[in-house]
Amino acid sequence: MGSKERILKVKEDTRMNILKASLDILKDEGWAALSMRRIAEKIDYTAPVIYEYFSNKDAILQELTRIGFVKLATRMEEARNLSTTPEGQLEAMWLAYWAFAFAYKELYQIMYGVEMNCCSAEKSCPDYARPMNMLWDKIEEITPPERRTEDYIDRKYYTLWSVVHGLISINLTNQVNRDELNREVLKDAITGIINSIKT
Amino acid sequence: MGSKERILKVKEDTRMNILKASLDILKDEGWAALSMRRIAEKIDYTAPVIYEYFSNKDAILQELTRIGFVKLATRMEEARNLSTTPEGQLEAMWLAYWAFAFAYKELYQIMYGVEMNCCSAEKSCPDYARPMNMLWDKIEEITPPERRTEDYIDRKYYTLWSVVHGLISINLTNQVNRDELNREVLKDAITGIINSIKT
DNA sequence: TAATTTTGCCTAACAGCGTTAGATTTTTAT
DNA sequence: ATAAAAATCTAACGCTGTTAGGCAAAATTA
Repeated sequence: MGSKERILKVKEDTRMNILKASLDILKDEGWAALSMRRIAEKIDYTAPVIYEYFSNKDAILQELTRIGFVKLATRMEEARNLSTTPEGQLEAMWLAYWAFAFAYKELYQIMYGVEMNCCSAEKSCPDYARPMNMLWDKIEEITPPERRTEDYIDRKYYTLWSVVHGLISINLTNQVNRDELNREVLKDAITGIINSIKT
Repeated sequence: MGSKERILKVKEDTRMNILKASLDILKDEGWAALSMRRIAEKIDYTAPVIYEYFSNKDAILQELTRIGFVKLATRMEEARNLSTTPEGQLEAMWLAYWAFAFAYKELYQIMYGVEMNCCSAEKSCPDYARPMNMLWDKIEEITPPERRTEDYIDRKYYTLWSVVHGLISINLTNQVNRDELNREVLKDAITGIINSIKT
């Protein structure tokens, strides 16, 4: 029979296989190819089996979204830990954000609705807020105490987020890649706003 | 029988009806509801009739995209004509861009891939480039001659576009609307970059 | 006017989708 | 070995975009 734990582990493995297969299909064959039957085929099952692990297709995308946010937060954390100054850390986190978007293009798309209307995603999940919180806190840290209000930090955070996310969206949507232009705009925006915060 | 022109006009009317019905469905019932059969129902025909006017569903979305770009350019032009200084004109065009995105949310989504992966469209259509060209030219106009290079203008244009489009995307995706925050971020970014261009 | 062609529009169908119900096989427990 | 439980399948429903073929009204020709 195998101990209960062993059985549970096998089920957990299948769950992960479903997620991995889904992501592989997205990467290799695009959004249109992601169907329950295709996923099933990839894990050598028939489609109804998937419903024992996820209540529907949307739930798969939602879980991928969650995984994306966790991974993004991890990347940002790693990047942050390589710098010592708060300013360097903030910049490093944004660059990690940028790098993540292109390394996990498909995840970024569902996470932030680029060319894809993912699910009925929800605020409830605390994982979703982590990247934002990390950035927000760091901005707070480098803001001089005399103007350290919630509104001020919000404004700076949204400005940075907008320009970075906007640039990413444009790049993901119009496949034209103008690498040096991107780098310039990105660096300019990040350092520009960081300076505007400190001075 | 009716003259040939009259017949052509009727056909053209039906074509417009299809487009209008599609947009109405999008506005009233959302993306998931936009099906060929639903469109047909709305114009009192059956689905196959639509294929006499558009080669497929994608072609309908492509035409809506084109219409969106034309309308956006018109709005921006009108806004521009209300200002006299180049700086005022540039700002007015961006504000018109912003207003358009929310007035025609569904069109903006297909035009720029916000939560929706429209069609295979692209470059060929000159209408698509008009809004960008208008903004680009105006930035060129206010750039001091000594640094008026293509690269410089590109950089400024992409920075502005990114922050505005990013802010719009975020607002359209996370239905939370923080109006005053938006206004502040938007104004700050636009005037900030305009100033950075001029000085 | 009568016959013929063209047009406009429909019904029916195909393959694929997400999803569910029910039967069937495989595994486990007695 | 037998009964209970779990795992998995097949078949189906109603939806999708799209195509083929037919029917009836209109336009054209004789």
